[in-house]
Amino acid sequence: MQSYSKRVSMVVVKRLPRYYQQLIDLELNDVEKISSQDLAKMMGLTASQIRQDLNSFGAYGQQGYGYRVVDLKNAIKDILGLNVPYNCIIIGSGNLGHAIANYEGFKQKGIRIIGMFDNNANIVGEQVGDINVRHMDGLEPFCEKNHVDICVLAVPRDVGQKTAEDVINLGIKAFLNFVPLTLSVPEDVVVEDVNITDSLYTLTYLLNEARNV
Amino acid sequence: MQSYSKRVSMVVVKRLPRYYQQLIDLELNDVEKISSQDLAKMMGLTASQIRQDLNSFGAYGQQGYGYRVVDLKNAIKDILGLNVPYNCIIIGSGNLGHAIANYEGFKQKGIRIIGMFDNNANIVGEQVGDINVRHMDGLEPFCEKNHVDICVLAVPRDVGQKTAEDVINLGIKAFLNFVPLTLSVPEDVVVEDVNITDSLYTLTYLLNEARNV
DNA sequence: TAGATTGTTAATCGATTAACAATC
DNA sequence: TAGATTGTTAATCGATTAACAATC
Repeated sequence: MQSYSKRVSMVVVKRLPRYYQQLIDLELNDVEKISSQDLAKMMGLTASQIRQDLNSFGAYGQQGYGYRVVDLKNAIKDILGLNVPYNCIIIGSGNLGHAIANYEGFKQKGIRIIGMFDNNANIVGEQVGDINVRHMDGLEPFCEKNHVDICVLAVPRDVGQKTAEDVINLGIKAFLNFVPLTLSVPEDVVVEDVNITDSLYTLTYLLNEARNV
Repeated sequence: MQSYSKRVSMVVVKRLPRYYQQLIDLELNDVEKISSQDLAKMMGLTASQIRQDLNSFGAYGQQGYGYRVVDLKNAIKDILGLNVPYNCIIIGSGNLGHAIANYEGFKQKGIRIIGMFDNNANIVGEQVGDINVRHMDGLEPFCEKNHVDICVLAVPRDVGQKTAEDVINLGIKAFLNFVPLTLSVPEDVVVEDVNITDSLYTLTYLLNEARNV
């Protein structure tokens, strides 16, 4: 449908999950309609920006009325691809891997953690929710038996690139990457980085800037 | 010194930790000098961009030569405020809190986790490294006895805003926020968000976009 | 000195904001 | 219908890229 439309810029894409979350909250609070004006105020954006963002995907509002919260929420859910389920594996089952496996809300949103892997014999065999942590040796057969959409990568830095390459060779094309490392991957593989160290350094910068004003 | 210079844009600030990390790696590999050209190639940026970014803070290179890796690394370390130590507390000592407490590299970088707090009686008293998890009731006296720079917030969503407000009332002005929630805070408080859910949704978007090309 | 590469200014590109006609 | 607010075009602002003089 919109496969031949012009590519949406990354800065807009990064705002979509925020819109989605905000609309979920509005729905929970029984808000039926919202104007770009009011939504902008809530989110620290401008009304223009919101209308521009949404219109890069289609027209979801009604002139003179605003946006129906439920409809807009569902539209964005669809844009984000959250109407289909995703099978995820977690590689690296330390505290971070555990935290993600236990993340509330993933399950309901169609994010299914179907496997956890680790090299550490002390962790292998551990039960996390209804998942059994497997040894990395079992990754290949697992991926042959199960369709895996997304790999959450939470391994130590020194094995990050190598592990990613192994996973890519098994046909997985999407990474949520917690390793503080810029993975080099083929063009058709998508990577979203969560870099806690970088975020902390950004914070120390901002803290110092604030202190020096 | 540069307190009256024009404010550096957020997009540049967000690149600084990446420069820093890259320069650390180069130093570890005994690389002594680097040109903006080569650094750009490594990081997926342009040489112009790098020179512009760096020059918003000062002139760190030598014409005809490039940048001395060690000097530039130290300059950026200083810009990021990493030459002074920071006292951090972690509020919410679930898996995510544990993961952060155990994060390698924080200690050497001057990020000192000096306290962990939780409301859950099952967790209070637990030992994480050399830190004892305290009950939230102990937060106020702790903050009176210890100077705390940064609060890592890793509590459940429904108590996120309230907890942040309590922490702000104790005088803490910087948050590394893992709660999937836009905290509303006074102007002089800085917040850096790490939103894993948002990152995952961005990934599903990109994955679908890639599949539909 | 000649070659290389920065620091910096000017040109271009893209994102945000403003404005308003369309229309619910 | 009148009022409100979208969808969309045009204007502005900011970030990136290009170009080149300065200089190591």
